[in-house]
Amino acid sequence: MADAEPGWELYRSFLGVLKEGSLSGAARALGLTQPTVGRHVEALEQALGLSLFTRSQLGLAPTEAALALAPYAETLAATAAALLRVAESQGDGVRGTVRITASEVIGVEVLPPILAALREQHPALKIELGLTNRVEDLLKREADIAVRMVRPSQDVLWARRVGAVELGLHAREDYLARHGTPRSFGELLNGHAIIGFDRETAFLRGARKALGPLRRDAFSLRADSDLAQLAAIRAGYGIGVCQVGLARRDARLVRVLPKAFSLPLETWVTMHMDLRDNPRCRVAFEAVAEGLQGYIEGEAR
Amino acid sequence: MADAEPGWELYRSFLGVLKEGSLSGAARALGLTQPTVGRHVEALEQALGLSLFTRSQLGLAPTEAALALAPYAETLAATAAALLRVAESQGDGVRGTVRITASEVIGVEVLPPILAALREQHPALKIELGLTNRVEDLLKREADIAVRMVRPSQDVLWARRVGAVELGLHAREDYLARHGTPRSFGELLNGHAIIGFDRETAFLRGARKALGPLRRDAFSLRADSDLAQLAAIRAGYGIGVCQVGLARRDARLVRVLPKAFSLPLETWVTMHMDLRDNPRCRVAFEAVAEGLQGYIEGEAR
DNA sequence: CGTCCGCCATACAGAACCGTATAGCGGGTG
DNA sequence: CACCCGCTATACGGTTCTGTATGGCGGACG
Repeated sequence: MADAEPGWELYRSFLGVLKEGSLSGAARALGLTQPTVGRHVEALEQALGLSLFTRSQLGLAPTEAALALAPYAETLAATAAALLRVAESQGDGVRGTVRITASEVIGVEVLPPILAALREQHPALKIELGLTNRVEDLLKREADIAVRMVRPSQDVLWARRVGAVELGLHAREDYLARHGTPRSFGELLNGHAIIGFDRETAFLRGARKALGPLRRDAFSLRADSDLAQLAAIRAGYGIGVCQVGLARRDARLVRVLPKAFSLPLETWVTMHMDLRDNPRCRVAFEAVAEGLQGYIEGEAR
Repeated sequence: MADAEPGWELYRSFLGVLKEGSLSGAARALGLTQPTVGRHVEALEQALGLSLFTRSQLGLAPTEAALALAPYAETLAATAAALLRVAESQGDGVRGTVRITASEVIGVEVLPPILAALREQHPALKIELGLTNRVEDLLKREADIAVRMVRPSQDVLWARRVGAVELGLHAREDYLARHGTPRSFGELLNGHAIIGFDRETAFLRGARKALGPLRRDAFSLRADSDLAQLAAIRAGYGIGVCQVGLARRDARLVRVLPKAFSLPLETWVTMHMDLRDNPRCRVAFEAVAEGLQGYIEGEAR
């Protein structure tokens, strides 16, 4: 009933409970104590005139209202974090923290040397890597720079195309020596150990026609982690899809059916317009864009 | 130096000082006291390791760093306000507050009857009107619904074109009776009292060629407020630009040089995608869109 | 079926915070 | 030039909030 605007602190505790699922967990994550977080949630419920959680001994379950408010609380947290990054980068020169988001494979296999060189050049620069296939939202400031496989359509975003990463079927040569090299999709599907995804993602639904006969039930090893798939290919488990440029680095890996299966992924490096004049972001953007371009051109050699 | 994350409350005080220009002013605006706000700012400076304001007896001037952080603090405030609106709208039916932004003329001359009808139909709905020619940022949640004269290019925004508002030159008939009706731009510029803008805005720069010879030095009355220009036309001051639909409502107003000067403005009603399923926003969106469409079609009759 | 672990709720002491009151300074005004 | 107004900075008392400690409950495990 009392609708005095709730303190912004309460939102932080609210988000913590939402993410951790319990007062105790949120308290640990936030560096507070369980009674304090409980009081915060209670105060927020009071101020909003809403019930946010259904209490129980094994945690708090969010109500529908709490779920409706969740995205806003997340935006608050992301914005506060972005503010801190900007604050940290104040002062002369390239300094502070830049947060980069990319897919797991790019982040693990491609970015490290690029970032290492970047750091050599700018020792005061700190880097945060968010590796997820979910596209973190640059508009929500969840990251400063994103490596994406889709062309960004937001005009407040600044993007540079760095080329197309090619995906292809690969296997280790000793696997092929044991089981033969398939010369057609028919041979591939007949008796070969195929490595593929488990659950369908939005990306996969979009690429379904490009995948051809590579459907879920044809897979001998199913993993949602692209890294796990790559590791399985490298371990000689069987035949799977990975970036051509990565396979080239491992002399034991051989490409299979290169003409029948090739999936080029347009790749973009993206940044919020507002950060264009921020030294740390500009420098990191250039480094990542040029590094990826080098990787892709090397891949295509 | 101590980089424990600052409390989110501090950002609110920081933004208050930034907007009010003094500790005392911010304290009044926030419902706190001057020493408290002072302590908040001090604590924030401590936590960020930055100097945010240069103190003086006649207020606090923001440093460069403070200005860099300002947009983020504003996003925080806008998001918190949006969260409150969503919280208020929880529960069954169309309830809560919807924030609409539009130009001053639209907001004063066109929207009121539309909103009145909307309120009759949904008594539990409250409406916030933000009237500014500056485009409030829907991405930053500064408003739920926006009436704009530019096609939105963000694909997270949901937009509906409601037609084109036509701008034309108008004057009161008794003014024309006294001074004659110009039959060409030449006659218009020669001795007539022309009402126009004072400082150039982004919109005017874009429309410069459409405005033809209507430049700043030709104006007898300069006002940046479109409402003031409209009032001047209605008062019989002279000849100025206003919406054709508005002029039709006043029998004493006559259009001048209709063939030589006509500026159609594409008009869009826009909303964030996320709010599409929110009853209060959906209802208000429909009402505003249909109301404006009715206005524009009536104007063109 | 008893034990253990993690969770929420409550009571109480201490710390942190806020508001009130006051002093000091600078600019505008008659 | 004296007065007034608004601002910041500082000291002090009271309130609020936080943390610690404890009790009670439910599920997991042997």
